[in-house]
Amino acid sequence: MTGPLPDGRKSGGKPRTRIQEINRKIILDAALDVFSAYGFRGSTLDQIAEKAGMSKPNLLYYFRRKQDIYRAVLEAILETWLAPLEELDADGDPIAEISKYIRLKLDLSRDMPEASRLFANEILHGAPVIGEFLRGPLKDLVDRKACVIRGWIEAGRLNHADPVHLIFMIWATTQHYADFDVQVRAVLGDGEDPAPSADPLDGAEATLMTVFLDGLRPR
Amino acid sequence: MTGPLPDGRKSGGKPRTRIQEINRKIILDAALDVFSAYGFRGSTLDQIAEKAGMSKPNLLYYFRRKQDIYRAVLEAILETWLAPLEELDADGDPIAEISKYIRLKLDLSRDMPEASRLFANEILHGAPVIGEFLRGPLKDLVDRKACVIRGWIEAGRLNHADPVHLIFMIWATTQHYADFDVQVRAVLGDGEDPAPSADPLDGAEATLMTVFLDGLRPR
DNA sequence: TTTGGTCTTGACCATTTGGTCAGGTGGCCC
DNA sequence: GGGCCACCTGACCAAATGGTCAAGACCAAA
Repeated sequence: MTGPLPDGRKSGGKPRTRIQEINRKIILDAALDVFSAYGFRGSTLDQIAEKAGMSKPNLLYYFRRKQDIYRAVLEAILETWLAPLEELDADGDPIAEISKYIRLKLDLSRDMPEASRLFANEILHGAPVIGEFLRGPLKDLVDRKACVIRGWIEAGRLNHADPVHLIFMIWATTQHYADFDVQVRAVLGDGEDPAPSADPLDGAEATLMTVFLDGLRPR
Repeated sequence: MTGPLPDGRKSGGKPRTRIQEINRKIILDAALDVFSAYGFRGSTLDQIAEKAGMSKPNLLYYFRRKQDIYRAVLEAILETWLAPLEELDADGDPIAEISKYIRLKLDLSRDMPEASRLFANEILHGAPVIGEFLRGPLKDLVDRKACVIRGWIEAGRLNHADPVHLIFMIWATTQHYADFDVQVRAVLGDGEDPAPSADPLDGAEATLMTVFLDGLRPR
């Protein structure tokens, strides 16, 4: 529970066999689906085993404990999660950079909603597993990028707004479409009538851009 | 022994006694804390019973099933949740009305974070209990208020933006501070050094107002 | 004070579930 | 082909947990 441990394997462990590589991946994929749908406590090893197409004892051959699977799934998506913010470039045009960031985050919500929901669930319940990650690498990254944004503001290239809260706003609005997908679809009137309603995220992008860039007050 | 079932009482049920009134409230309060912290499946009747200061069989005297408690807690907060949007007044000034709505939603995040998290958790997992509510009363309310906003836009009093997605944006950004509280505090560097860091929501309000009303692009 | 229903609980039960184990199967290297 | 070790599983176990029950405590009305 202390070290970074990218996965179950300590630094001195043996290298993985071909079969291990394959089956670990299968398990993690199945576990992502199950954990994101039911949460940690709400998921059972049997569910994961069935989805992975193997017996429960075999699951536990690759991961000693349920928690190890959960942690491995979470850690597997952390890097993906940070990547878009990492790309924010101090030398680029502020408006273009932020627009691009919003677009990348929306793409994540569209392409990896399960991962987003798993992440949300973990934080919602106090981040018992990735708390250290939040206070460490995440905070560092945000601090760095906040400086970039602050630079743009001080150069008069962006309106005055707290950079960290701005990042929160972007996280919140983009992940909303993955995390609250059911509500979004319910309110938009998902799949009524003949027309198979378009992806909610199409309408989302235009609205986010308008509001984030120009606000609601008419010029 | 077919008890009077103090709980699921349809319209024809007996009125509640004084003790029932009191104990149901105690149970619902305790259950809100527990369910919001651990989710439905992650919470146990023993936890709720202990927090409520009574025995587990006594819990089940007031609520026949665990699910009944969960549902009752959820239903108890639904009305509170809709209230702020209900107040959006077509005859008011658009900017003032929306500012007020954002402020009210932030107040909810500040004052009832557990309720917000319970709600978020329910939706995150597909809204198995309140799905009907989302597709019914919630959609109706949003549709009504979207018309109000659309009216303001067509009158040139607001920038062009999809009203429903705008509402999503306000929900997302305001509830973020309750639902993702741990992350917010982690990134802001909660409680470091002597200064007991201020409530994150203070900084949030100013930023939300700036971005929602004026956007990021300098005028 | 009596009386009848309300309220409360210790003890108990059945099921679910995370995890173990002994033993079988099969791939890989010699 | 043979031996070794990784891989796999049916059967099993103990703990946790949702829920029941019978019996006692309490309260309020007459």
